[in-house]
Amino acid sequence: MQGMTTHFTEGKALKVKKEAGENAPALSDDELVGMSVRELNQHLRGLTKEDMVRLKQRRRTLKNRGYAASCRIKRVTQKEELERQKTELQQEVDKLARENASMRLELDALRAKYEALQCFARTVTRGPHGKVATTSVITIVKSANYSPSSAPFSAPSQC
Amino acid sequence: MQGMTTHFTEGKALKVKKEAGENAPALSDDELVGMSVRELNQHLRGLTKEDMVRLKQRRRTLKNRGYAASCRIKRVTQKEELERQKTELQQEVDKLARENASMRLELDALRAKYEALQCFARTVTRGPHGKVATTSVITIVKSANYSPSSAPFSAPSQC
DNA sequence: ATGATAAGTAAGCAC
DNA sequence: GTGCTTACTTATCAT
Repeated sequence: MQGMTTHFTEGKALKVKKEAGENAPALSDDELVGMSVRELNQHLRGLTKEDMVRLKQRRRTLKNRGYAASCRIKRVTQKEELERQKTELQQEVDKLARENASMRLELDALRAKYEALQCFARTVTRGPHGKVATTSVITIVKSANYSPSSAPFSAPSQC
Repeated sequence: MQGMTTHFTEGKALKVKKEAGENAPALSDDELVGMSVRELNQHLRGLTKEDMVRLKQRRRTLKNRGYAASCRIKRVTQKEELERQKTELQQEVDKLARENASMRLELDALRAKYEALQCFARTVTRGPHGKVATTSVITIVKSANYSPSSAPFSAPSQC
């Protein structure tokens, strides 16, 4: 049953009888559904109690058809929105992961350089020149090792 | 119209006539819908052509009712799945962002320590001890500055 | 009354 | 024929 279309056809058939009384100009679905309540009441003049109920019911059904359509559209829209947000989040994850990896590299490189420099500093400070400022170097090294890095290959090189 | 229930009622009413011929034990919806085609054909024996069509149509309608229900469940399930994935991704974003921030801090701290040590090394290498290994220090410094860090406050301190 | 939604029905498509 | 999906109708709930 294509429902309303069928009903509408029946409606017109019934209205042919009424048109003998010159009352109903055969409202289209769009007209009926777009009508204000006041406009509707004017079209209701001179109709059988039964036909009034019938017309109001047809209007209600047409409205419901529209509501159902909105409902479906809303459902689809929300789903698309969810998928869009998902894509967006995925891109953000990728971006952060890349940043993360490159920072990790940078960090490891800097650690290596730091330790190289540290070795150099030790070389210079011990040796024939006496123990100039050795304490300072030790302090710096300790605070450098404080970092809670998870890198498994950053064990301080023994130099 | 509650549809099938109504139709079923009609069906029973019609079948009362048939029961005079002792043929139809009034199939329930569940029985009819769960029946195999072969079983169905057995129940079709001795029915009017019209009643055969009616029964098969009722079966089809019942099946459709089930399909519609599955369809709705699937729709809801998929939506929930999307939301779950969204939540999961959001958590991953948060985690990566936190890792990122802490690494950035660590990196900045290490840069500061590196430069402090660098200053110290310069202090030691120039001064009264002659120009021991100055070239080496310069080399290390240059490679350290290569890092493409975006930190705006890591400009090499002049010491 | 109006709008929204769940369940059911029929049409249409794909296999 | 079976299963799925869409549009529509109806019932129902909330405003």
